[in-house]
Order: sequence, then structure tokens, then C-alpha cells
Amino acid sequence: MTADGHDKTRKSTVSKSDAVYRALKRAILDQALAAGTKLPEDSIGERLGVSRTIVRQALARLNGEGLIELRPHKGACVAQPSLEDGRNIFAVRRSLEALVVDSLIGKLSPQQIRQLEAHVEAEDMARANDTATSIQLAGEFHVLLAKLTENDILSRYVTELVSRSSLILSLYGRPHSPDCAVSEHRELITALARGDRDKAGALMHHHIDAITTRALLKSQTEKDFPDLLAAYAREEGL
Amino acid sequence: MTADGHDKTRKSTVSKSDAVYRALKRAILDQALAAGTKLPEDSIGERLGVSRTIVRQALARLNGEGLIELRPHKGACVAQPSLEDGRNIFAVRRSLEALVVDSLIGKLSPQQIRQLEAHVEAEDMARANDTATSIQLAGEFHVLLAKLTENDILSRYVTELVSRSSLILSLYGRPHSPDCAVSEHRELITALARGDRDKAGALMHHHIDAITTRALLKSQTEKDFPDLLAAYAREEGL
DNA sequence: TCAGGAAAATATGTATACGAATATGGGAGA
DNA sequence: TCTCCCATATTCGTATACATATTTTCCTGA
Repeated sequence: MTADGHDKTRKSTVSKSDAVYRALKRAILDQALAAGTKLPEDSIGERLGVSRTIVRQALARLNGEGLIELRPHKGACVAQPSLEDGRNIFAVRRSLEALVVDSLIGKLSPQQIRQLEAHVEAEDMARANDTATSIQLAGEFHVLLAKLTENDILSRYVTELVSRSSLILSLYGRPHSPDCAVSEHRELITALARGDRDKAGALMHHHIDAITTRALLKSQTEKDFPDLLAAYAREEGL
Repeated sequence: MTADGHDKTRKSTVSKSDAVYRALKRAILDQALAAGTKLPEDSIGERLGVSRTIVRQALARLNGEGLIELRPHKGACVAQPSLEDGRNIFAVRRSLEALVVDSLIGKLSPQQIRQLEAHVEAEDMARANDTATSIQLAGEFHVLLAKLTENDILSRYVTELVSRSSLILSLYGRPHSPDCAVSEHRELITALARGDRDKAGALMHHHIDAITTRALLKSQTEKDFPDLLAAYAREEGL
């Protein structure tokens, strides 16, 4: 079934910590583990049938990618990025995804274009039905684009930023509105396929800005916790 | 001496794996450990007086940052980035350091400008005397700029890329030529201080392009190992 | 009833031990 | 002498055990 051999042994062969890492990552991005959730090594290991050693490795990796916070002697919990973190992440994304577009202009094969179109098609399919996979696919579109550049560092960073963006969205974003994303993705593919560098760059910038706005929507209505408390304090004359 | 307490206990308090991580990282960036050097967990642990557990954590982290390569059941060795890796790394640096400049324009306090000038001064001092620290300081200038943006993600990525750039330079770059770097850094500070966005952006792009050229110099004269071998094979009629 | 604190329980940090995979070296056979 | 293969040794992957830090609980005293 796979290149390296039988399917049965594969999972056990490719290192357990990797499996735990992926499981935790998916759980976080699916919001099965909400932001701030404590992640005790013992429980996770017991639950997944591995030792703490393995869990620890996975947690260290997730910490490196900013998906969890890891405070000494206090254990791990799902990251709760601040609004400023959100702004920073999207600012970097804007730069890097511009580089993605720039790297891809005039270099996409017909087959790659079909691949992108197929992905957007899948996004469209999931648009109304399945909200969860819809969000996931929207993010993976950007990851796919980044991977097509064959720039490993670029694609690693974009992947990481997209993951963290999901967290931001779950914390501060509006419920969900993937409709525009799909059409924006389509327009971007068209511009890329036509080799229109300026148009593609402008579309990507606009697209990321749109995501940023949606993701950080609550920044105007809802305050950070400390500020929220301060407001109440003022009302009580404290 | 430090914020968190007495100096004596500090080192033992802030986790051993962090210390090992920093030691190995410095050793790699100082080229005390040449690219490709094997890094057996046992030896390192014995040498540094810690258990393999700690060394493993440090190695995993270095692997995440691309400074070492970690192949299953084969152990770790100092990374040997390819020329393509080099091109990719500098391409991403170009984008991100442009964002650094953009973030800093019009936002540098007089004190921060003095800090930057002091750093370049130090670069100038080490220019002729100490080649090793000269290289190090040149890289740290970019790290310092990135940190001044107060964008944690941006500064983390730039730091990582600067580290990996050092590796690239040690593999493919010409011996050393920091003279131009110093003057270019000075010009950049001036443009930043004056708030001249276009000038600063252009300077940074030019500066990174210059570094890229110097770093990947051997790309024209010296081939990759496989290509090199292929050339010999052709000569022998193989 | 509530505040303070000590002891127990829990969780993390680190070391060690054992099993598995890979690299190494030597001997048998051609 | 060279090649192939098996035994040995080294190194990595993982689990477990012990040490240390933190959280919780519950008791004491005001």
C-alpha cells in the first residue's frame, strides 16, 4: 500500500512520537482540545498507549511550533495566542505568501494547476455541509501552494503559520465564513495560471488581509481578559 | 545578578537541555563542529556531564531549527545544507528582512538607534582583529533588528535563518569579507533613522542580495558532490 | 467561618536500563 | 586475495524508576 512496505507495520515503524505529535496537532486544530486546555504527560501517554518519554518529545515539538505553551515545572497547555500574536502571525504570513506567489508565477505545470483546482473544488463541496473540514481545507490550500514552490523552508514556515492562524481564528474569529475564501482561491489560481504576477500578488495580499480582518474581528468588540476586568473594575469604582 | 535570583543557582535552574542546546548551537555556528560531523548522543552526554535524555532533547530542537540532520536509527550530524537550501533560505530571508525594515520604519526610538549604532561600532572593531566574532556580529545585527520589531514570530524566524545562513556561508561562501557589511549596516541604520522607507527597503534588499552572492559563490565554480563525481566519471569514460 | 500552613498527592525533570536497529570486524569459502 | 556472511559492538528508540517542584487537601488556630 505504501512505498516502504506493508501497511500494517507502517504506523509502528515511523516512530511513535511522530504519531503522537500528529494526533495532538490534529486534536488542537480541530478544536477538540480548546485553547488553554492542560496537557498532562501522564494522561496523554496513558490514553494513547505510550510512555511519557514519547509524549514529551511530541509536546516539545508542538511547543517549537507555537501550538502549545510549555512552562517549566508547570506542564503544557494548548497555546492561547494574544491578539498581538495574531497580528504578528498574519503580518509574517502576508510577507511569506507573497513570496509563494512570486516563486510560483510562470512555473506551475498544467498538472499542478489541475491539482490546485481540484483542491478548491473540494473546498467548495465542503462549504455548506461540513464546517470543520471546510476550515481545514481552506488552510491546506495555502499549505499546498507553499509546497508547490519546492522551497522547504518557505513551505515549513507557511505550514506553521497556517496552523497557528487556525488557533487565532478559533479564539478571535467570527464563527465561519468560507464562501469568499473559495472564490478568492479560484481567482488566485487563475492569475497564477495566466502568469499575471501583479494581479496574483495583489490578490494574495487582499486575501490575507481579508483573512486577517475575519480572524481578528473580536479585537474591536471584545477586549483581552485584563482589559475586560479593568472595565468592570471601573464600573465598581475600584 | 539576574532578575530571577542569585547567579550561582541560575545555570542549574534554567534546565540542562537548554544549556546543552546552546552549547551545541554555538559549537556549530563557530564551526568548532564542522558540517557533517556526527553527533553521538552518548559521547556528547558524557562530555557535557548529562544523560542522553538531555542531549536528545537538545538535538531534537536543533533538528527543528535545521542546524542538524536527524535520521532514524542513524543518529544526528551537523546539517549540510545543499546549494538549493541556501538559495531557499536567502529567498525567505529577503522577504522577512524586508518586513523587518517595514515594521521598523518610523518606529525606532533614539535609544534603539544608538543601540544599533553601538552594535555596528562593535562590528567595526572586530573587523580586522577577530574574524570569528566579526562573522558572528554581522549575523547578530540582523537578529537585533528583528528583535526590535517586537514581532516574536518574525524575530524567531529571522534568528533561525541567520543561523542557517552561517552554515551556508561556512560551506559555500568565500573565506570572509565583512568590510562591506559594516558600511551597508551603517547606511541601513541611517535610512531607518530618517524614516526613508523606500531607501531602507532598497538597501536591505541589496544587502541581502550581496550576502547571498557571497554565500553561494562556489555555486559556479564548485559543484555538488554527485555532479562532481559525474564529471570525473565522464572523464574516465564511465 | 475563614485564613494560614503543613503534609499528601500529583506532575514534571532527569537518569538509567533494556530491546532493537545499524555499523563494524573477522573468518570461511571460492 | 577477494568477497560474502555472520558475530560482535556500538548507537539509537522507548520504557521505567527516581528526584524534584508544584498543586491540592485538610487540619489547626484565631
